[in-house]
Amino acid sequence: MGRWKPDARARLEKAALALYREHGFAQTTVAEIAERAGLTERTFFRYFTDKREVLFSGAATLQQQLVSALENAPSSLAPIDAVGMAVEAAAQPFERRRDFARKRQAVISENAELQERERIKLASLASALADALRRRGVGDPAASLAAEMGVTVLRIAFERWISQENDLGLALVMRESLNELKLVIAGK
Amino acid sequence: MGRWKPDARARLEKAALALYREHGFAQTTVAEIAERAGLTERTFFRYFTDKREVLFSGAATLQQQLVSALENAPSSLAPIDAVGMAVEAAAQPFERRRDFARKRQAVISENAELQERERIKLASLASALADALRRRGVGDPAASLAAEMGVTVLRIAFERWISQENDLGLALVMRESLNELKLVIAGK
DNA sequence: TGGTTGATGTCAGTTGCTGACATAAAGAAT
DNA sequence: ATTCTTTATGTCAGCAACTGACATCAACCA
Repeated sequence: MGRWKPDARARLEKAALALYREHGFAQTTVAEIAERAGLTERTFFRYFTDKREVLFSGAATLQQQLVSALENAPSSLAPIDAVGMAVEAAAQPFERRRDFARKRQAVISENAELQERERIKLASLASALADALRRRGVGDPAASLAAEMGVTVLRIAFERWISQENDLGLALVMRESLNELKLVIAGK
Repeated sequence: MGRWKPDARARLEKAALALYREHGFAQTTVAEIAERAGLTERTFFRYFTDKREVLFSGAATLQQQLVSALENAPSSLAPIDAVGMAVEAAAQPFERRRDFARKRQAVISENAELQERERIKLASLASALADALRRRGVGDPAASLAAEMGVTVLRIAFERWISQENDLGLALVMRESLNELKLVIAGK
């Protein structure tokens, strides 16, 4: 038995998402989140650098998975297809959590500050992917461009997956989106 | 003769950029900006919604130019090439202001909050471009994808243009970047 | 002449966020 | 068993971003 209830971080995340959904992001104060989690405001800021970050703890994991999937892709693949593989592989942990993803995304889509944070996380993803591509010997600006394409596909596929009613898997939507992208760029 | 010195907005922008360059974004207070511009903090917030926005007043103009260039592109063009044309056309007002662009971009690249704001402005650009493409009869997700490609090219070309020493025009760098993108997506 | 308008100022208040220091239980060292 | 150290949390004071309400006053208008 610890001195404190366990999993402070998870409690803060849960309380925050709940309150953001109940009253909106702007109307929720950090003090309220902390109180619901049985902690103080100061402790919140020890776990999260700011009020937005509490919704983005998954980003680091996603980034690691993307990068390691890319590192494991066959070196024979063209950059864009290696990225495609990585993006598909990284979809897997989401497949069972569409409900959570929907709730979270609904909050984000109603607040500009949260969208800013989401975009910068995606930019960081792209930058990590570009680095991984360069380690595969891909030059510039091809590495940046392929990485950006991957992240764009990831984001747009994620949106489609969340908003659809049927049960198409995220990985499948990712693959289809990348194919559509290829068609668009080919000038079709 | 007005009651106040003219061009309060421009004075605030100039003071802000200067101070951000001198002391950094985070270390500059809005009160300092306002003081240098001969105004009060409250007035700053009447012109700009927040401390970041003062660096992004050009975004709206750029968006209008991009959209109208896209609207004027020949309807025979494939979506991606119409977007390419628009992006090249929108480069023109920058060609003579590389020095200003560099100073501004140096400030942005040193601060995460400013990068967030920049990303969301680019997202808004993409969304406006996608709308314009839909008005041209382009379906989804092709419209979103082509728009995102355009903005990616715009951003990466802008970076390259700013960091290079020689005098290649921005429009030219844009065109080259789009061509590289086409190669990458084609799997080369 | 007097009323209205519009850009600015004044002021008080909330909230995000930070630094410095305090506390107390768990576990390690003696 | 006692003391020491570590660590997660709490307390408190303070700055700065941002907002709402109201005041001012030159310029313009009827």
